[in-house]
Order: sequence, then structure tokens, then C-alpha cells
Amino acid sequence: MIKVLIAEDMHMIRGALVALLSLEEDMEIVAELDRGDQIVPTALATRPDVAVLDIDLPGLDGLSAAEHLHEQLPECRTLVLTGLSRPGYLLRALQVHVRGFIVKDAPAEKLADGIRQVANGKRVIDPDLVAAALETGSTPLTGREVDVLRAAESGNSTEQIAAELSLSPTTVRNYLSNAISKVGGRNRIDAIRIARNAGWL
Amino acid sequence: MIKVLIAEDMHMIRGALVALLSLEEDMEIVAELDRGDQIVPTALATRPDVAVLDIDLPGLDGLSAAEHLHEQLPECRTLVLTGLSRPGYLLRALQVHVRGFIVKDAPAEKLADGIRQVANGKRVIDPDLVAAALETGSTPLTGREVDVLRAAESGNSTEQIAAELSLSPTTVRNYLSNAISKVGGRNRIDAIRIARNAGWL
DNA sequence: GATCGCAGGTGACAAATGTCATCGCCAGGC
DNA sequence: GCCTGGCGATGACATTTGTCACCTGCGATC
Repeated sequence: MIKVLIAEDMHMIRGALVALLSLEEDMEIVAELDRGDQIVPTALATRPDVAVLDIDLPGLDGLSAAEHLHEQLPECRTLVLTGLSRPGYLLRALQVHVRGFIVKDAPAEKLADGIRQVANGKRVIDPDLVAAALETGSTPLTGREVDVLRAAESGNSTEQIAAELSLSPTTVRNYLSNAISKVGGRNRIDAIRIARNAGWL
Repeated sequence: MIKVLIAEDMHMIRGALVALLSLEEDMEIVAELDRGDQIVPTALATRPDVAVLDIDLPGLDGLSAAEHLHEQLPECRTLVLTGLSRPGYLLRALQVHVRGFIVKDAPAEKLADGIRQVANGKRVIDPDLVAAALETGSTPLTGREVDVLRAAESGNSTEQIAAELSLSPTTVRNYLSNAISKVGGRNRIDAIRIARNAGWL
């Protein structure tokens, strides 16, 4: 019997995934949650064999949770289940010892399959996504460039970003300018879009 | 027996929702699809009692599909199932005679419940979303303002937007300026974000 | 027939944005 | 010890963006 923990913030989707996995004879769902910051405590209490994590979770994102989980419960294997297939996410996932990476538009059977594979110590990664990740590469942006792009995302002006990050407005513009040219954008909107889609933010 | 059509683009989620509904004794899924433009033809062939539609579908969005469905098969009731709870979507949904509107983070049981209610001729709408929709109101933007904001979204400069829409650059800036002030934004990025979140784009 | 709103446009202006060269400081790597 | 790269900053510059006043024309609507 494979003991499974499942973390997904949208209640109905989580319920539906549980219904899907309930059809499998060799699996048991030992925990269901909707917040990233509850993953480690719940896993320590329920000792699952496989943790199925969404990336976009409130409290703590799934990848950070996976990192802590690996440190505190290394025998629990992690499988990431995400709707957004951003190459950068895969890179980060591998760095935090995630064993499987499945996108939500893969066929439904792949989930149970994936859980079994991961429980057996194998890795499960969509080949298309690997190709995309290799093509895209890891982020060309420095830490501060990421900070500035993130702050720009909500429509803040250069001045407001500077205040938020305690920087000089000119410095902010330099970082933005660098970020724009690094990702190959035409302006900040473009740069934000490109970096988001790549999974660099 | 309630005959159900289900349209959802992410394969695994669709499979999971089907698994969820398969547990219900009084329902039968007569069609499963992943594209909006197949909804009407498939519905005409399978004659479902209730069509469960995601909004964000390739080919044709769920709301436009709902509109056509109501014209060509009025006895089929439509229930929208969406992950993004944008007030503007609800307004548009009611205009195209959608009978139910459920968000994906509602509890899983609500889906089967909702389908039964809608099949019985009742309406099903989340009260919180109604409140949000009344608060937000319908779009203050004119058709062209929406066009311009949409074009700006991909990071195009004023000049490029003008070329795309065959307008003068000055006109584009006027529309953008109007849109920014109407939605209460500080600049185009802000305006795009606000309008997106409200469901006006 | 007058008024209103939307589409489309022009010209002018101030402010914000993007780009560059150049500086200092500090941490790591060779 | 030297070099590199990230971080932070300054000043100058051209371009883009946002705003405003004002113009035309069209189709509703009163």
C-alpha cells in the first residue's frame, strides 16, 4: 500500500484528484491539505511514502515545501503536480530533490502511474518539459533583478519600487534595464511577461 | 438520470472531475471534451441535460460557447466551472443565460449538487461572487479601450499597438489614458492588472 | 433638431522610462 | 594579488508614456 499526501489549494480539484486516486487499489490517501505551510508538519505526523504537491499554494509554495520536506523526511518522495508548465519550475524542482514532475494536462492515468514510479524510487519527468527546460536554461537574472521585476509586476512606478526595496530610483532603473535586455524584452511589461512564462519569477 | 457534458482543457483535471461525478448514481457523463469549439457540435450529437464548462478553453472560450449553446440547444442548461473567480465573468455569464456558476475552490460536493440544481431548473451562484460582481460592476471600458489594453498586455509599445489596430499612435495613447483613469490605475501595467482581475478583458 | 457617447484624430507638454558610461564596495575564485 | 561579478549609486540623454485641450464624424436617443 502506497501512502499518499496530497496538497492542492483548489478544494474541488483536490476532491476530484482524491476521487481519482481512490479508484486505485494499491494507494491510500493519508492526508489532504490546501496550504503549503502545513505540508511538513502533516507529513511528519502521517509519514506518507509520496507527497503530491501543487506549486502554487498559499502559505508556502510547493517547491519550498518540497525542500523542507526532503530535509526533514528524506524517505518521503515528492511529486510535483502543476498546471503551469514553466521550464524554470522544473529546474528549481530538481534542485530541491523532487522525484517527479507532472503537468495537469497530462492524461489522468499518469498520476497514479507517476506515484507508483516515484514510490519505487524512479524519476518521472515529462520529456517535452525537459526539452523546454534545457532550451530555456536557468535564470539569467540576478537576485535583485528578480526583486525589481516582481515589484514592477503590480504596476508600481520606478519611484515606488525604489521605496519598497530601499534603493535609489536610478538603481532600480538600471536593474530594470539590465533585466529587460537579459530576457530580450522591449520594455518592463515585456520583460515581466517573458520572465513569468519562463518560471524565473 | 442526468446526462452531463463536461468541457475542461486540462486532461488530468477533466479525468478527475469525471471520476468524481462517476460516484454519483443519478448522473451519466455523455461527453468529455477539451476544446470550446467542439461544445456545440458535441452537445447537438449527445443531447446532454447539463453542460459543465470551464471558461478558459482553447478554440472558443466557455462563455461564448455557452451563448451559442443556448441558441442552438436551449433545453440544455449550462453550468460554468472556473478557477478564476472574476466578477466580470459572472456578469457576462448571466448575459449568455448560464444557469450556474461554481468556482473550483468550492467543496467537491458542490459540483454534483450544482448539476442537480441546474438540471431542476434552479440557478446556482456563489453568494460571495454575486457580492463581488455587484461591487465591481460591469466594465466601464469601451470596446476600443479593451482592444488597446489587450494589445498592451503582451508588452507592445504604443507604436506597435497602433500598427496592430490600424490606429494613430496618439489615439492609442488617448485610449490608454482613458482606460487607466477609468479603472483607477497608475499606468498601463496597473490598468491591465486591474482590468484582468475584474474580468473586464 | 439637439444632445450624447463612441470612435478617431492632432498638437503640445510634463513626467516616467530606458540606456549608457562610470564610479565604489565587497566577496569568491584562480 | 588580481580579476570577475553582484550590488548600489550618480548624472546625462533620448525616447516613451500619460495627460490635456480641442477637433471631426457618426449613430443613437430624446
